[in-house]
Amino acid sequence: MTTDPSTRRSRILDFIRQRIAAGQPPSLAEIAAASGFASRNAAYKHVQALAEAGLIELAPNQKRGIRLPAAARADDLIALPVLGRVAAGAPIGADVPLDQPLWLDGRLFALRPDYLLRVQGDSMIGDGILDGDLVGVHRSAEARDGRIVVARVEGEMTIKRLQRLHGRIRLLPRNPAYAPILVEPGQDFAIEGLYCGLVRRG
Amino acid sequence: MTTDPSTRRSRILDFIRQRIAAGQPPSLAEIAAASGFASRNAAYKHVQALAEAGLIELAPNQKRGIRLPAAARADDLIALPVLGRVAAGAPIGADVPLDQPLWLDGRLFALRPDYLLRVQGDSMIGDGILDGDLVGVHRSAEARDGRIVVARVEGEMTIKRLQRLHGRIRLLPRNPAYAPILVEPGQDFAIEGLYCGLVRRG
DNA sequence: CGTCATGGTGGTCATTTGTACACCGGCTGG
DNA sequence: CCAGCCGGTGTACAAATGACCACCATGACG
Repeated sequence: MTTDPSTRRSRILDFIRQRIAAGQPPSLAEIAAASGFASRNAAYKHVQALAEAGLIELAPNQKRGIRLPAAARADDLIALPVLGRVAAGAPIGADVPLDQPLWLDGRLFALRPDYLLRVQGDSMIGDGILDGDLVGVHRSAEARDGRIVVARVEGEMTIKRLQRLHGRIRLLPRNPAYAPILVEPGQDFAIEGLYCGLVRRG
Repeated sequence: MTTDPSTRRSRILDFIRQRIAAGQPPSLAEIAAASGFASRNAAYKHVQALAEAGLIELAPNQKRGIRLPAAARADDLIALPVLGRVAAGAPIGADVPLDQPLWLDGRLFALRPDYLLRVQGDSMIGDGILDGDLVGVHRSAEARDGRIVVARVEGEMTIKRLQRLHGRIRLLPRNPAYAPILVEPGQDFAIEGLYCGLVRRG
């Protein structure tokens, strides 16, 4: 045969997946054009074969009716804005454009985060949270004892482990080089959110 | 003020977003049905208004031609199979995803991972890699000195820092409680892939 | 060689669906 | 009270597109 069919068919699958991820399933005409076919029917037959194999699902008579089977579908995506240094600051853009949200699988987190925050400093290395990590933060003004929280103290944003004792609040770093922060009554203090996971680029 | 746009119109926006995330933009008829309209034209006008406001983008004359603007689009999604406990000797190449794949934003990683691997043990806590973390792994049999790699030694999968010296290879843990692994010549050894980041649920 | 499966071309048909026009009822402002 | 806008209904038209049919080229196989 002139060309390897299996390679071509999987390339068509890749094309379909990419287009769906980009927001819209392709039509047969687009598949044909992308594959170099002159007629939509060639694409049609490939698509039928892919559906037969269970690699895609078809909505009959529906325009752009190609869907991915549930197992391969991204049905729990959440878009998270990436916040840089909150207080005074130069945005941290370099790697991920800050204006664009980052998409993550919602199943990744037990508690659904509202935004991602870039960690500054190494005060939490004892919990494996390093400088530059992106932590998922769920907005909340309440937190139980022992939780890792993002808090604002005197206008400074920090991520620390929360400790409540005798009605007082302490913020514990997880690095022996840092001292716990004791929140004085009347001091500017607020819990901004709860830590719910992190992502790190190697 | 053009009347309160937040109620019905934003519900339509949410509907559109949800459908796109599910794999296929809705048609006007579907929007009308979901919104309780009797005629597609009501949906049409709302969609036009949303496009006017820049909240969505329309591909003219194209069926299901609603797209999200680039800033809100998940255009670099990758589906990663999650490999769990790797039994001794089982090659990673023939991956059987234990679960559904996890979708992550490709921009998260400098090096595109091929799969996620659940970390066992605490031998890398010095690099902030904890037990239970999911590390992104890019398949590769080569690695430069100093990189964190996933390697197979005598059938055991480990994640360690690679050190090359005098033509020999050492695998360095990042935990003083563990000793470096010196790879003997003739020993079963292979680099499975390169560490390229991690995700952790808090 | 004859037959069949595979993979592609071209064209036709019917449905879906974007686009457009006419119109209506309620609300608001002058 | 009337003009005009807004949001919705109904209808109509045409483009996009899925579904299907007839047919051809090529290679594998008995």
